[in-house]
Amino acid sequence: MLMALTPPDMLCFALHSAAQAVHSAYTPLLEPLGLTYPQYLVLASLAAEDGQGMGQLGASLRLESNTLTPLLKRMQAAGWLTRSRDPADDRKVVLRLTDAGRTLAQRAADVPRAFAEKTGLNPDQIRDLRDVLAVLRNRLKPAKA
Amino acid sequence: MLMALTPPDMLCFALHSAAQAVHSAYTPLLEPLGLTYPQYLVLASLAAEDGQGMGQLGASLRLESNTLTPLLKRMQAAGWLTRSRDPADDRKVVLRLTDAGRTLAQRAADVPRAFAEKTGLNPDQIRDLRDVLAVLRNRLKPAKA
DNA sequence: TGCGATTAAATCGTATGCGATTGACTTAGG
DNA sequence: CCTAAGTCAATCGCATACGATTTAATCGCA
Repeated sequence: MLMALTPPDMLCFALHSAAQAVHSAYTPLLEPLGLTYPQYLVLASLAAEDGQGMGQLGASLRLESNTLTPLLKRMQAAGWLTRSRDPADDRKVVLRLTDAGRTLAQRAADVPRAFAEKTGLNPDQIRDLRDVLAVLRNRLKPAKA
Repeated sequence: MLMALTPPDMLCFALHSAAQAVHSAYTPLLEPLGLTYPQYLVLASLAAEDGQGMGQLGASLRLESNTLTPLLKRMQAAGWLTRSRDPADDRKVVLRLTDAGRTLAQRAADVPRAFAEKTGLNPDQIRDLRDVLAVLRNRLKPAKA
């Protein structure tokens, strides 16, 4: 009879464990800045486009309000961003980097390059892998409206 | 000046979000069995090799005792496995599936195939992606002794 | 043999993630 | 204009993850 797959043979586990390895490779780069990995993603997203709404940010980072709300509150408490209600629609929360947040984003700007170096992959390989993973992700879990 | 990368352009985010998408694709397959995804990995590992020590299991799943201990206690409480000390070395915990655990593992045996179908990838693509990710993981975070 | 170094697991604290629910606000339709 | 339906963020509960520390047991080596 056929042996069932064990985790090391499974694609799901390869993805799961690779994601954790990436996380642990980022940690020493971000910890000196006082950032966690998801916080870094938020910072990078807002640095590129400030004044995003929580819904928009959540859609691009694929996070729900139950994850984002406490995460953003911690970043607000750290003084990196402000959370305010949209005057035109009081349900929506608008996020803006503070000066400290923008400064931090600049200090973190080199992190992806440092990470790319750790992977040992060349830019083409990185781009290809990224695109394959994005296709897989979108197939498994389409982005929201 | 060069625009800093935003999350959708980053390999790390592609990996992070793809892993979460995989997790969410597994959930509806495992939830009817009462299993979480990491619990499923433990079950699959023990089904292939029963009587593993916690250290060995942690090395193959890349999890530390601080994660495994409560996870295994929950599985023990569910009646799927037993945790006992190694008579030859009282520091080590030995894990064994119960009959209920083995039955559950059989019921879960088809889950990877159902997942593979969801990905829309063919077996070769799955194998290639898995191997690339394993290389990346091992480069970023070498397995323990 | 005996004690310091090492190892294994457990514990503690913090930060995600997500399902389900709640509450406040806005919109749509009559 | 006014209510029913929809939307958005917040809250609650639970389950990972992991750094740091603690405790218990074993090993190494003089």
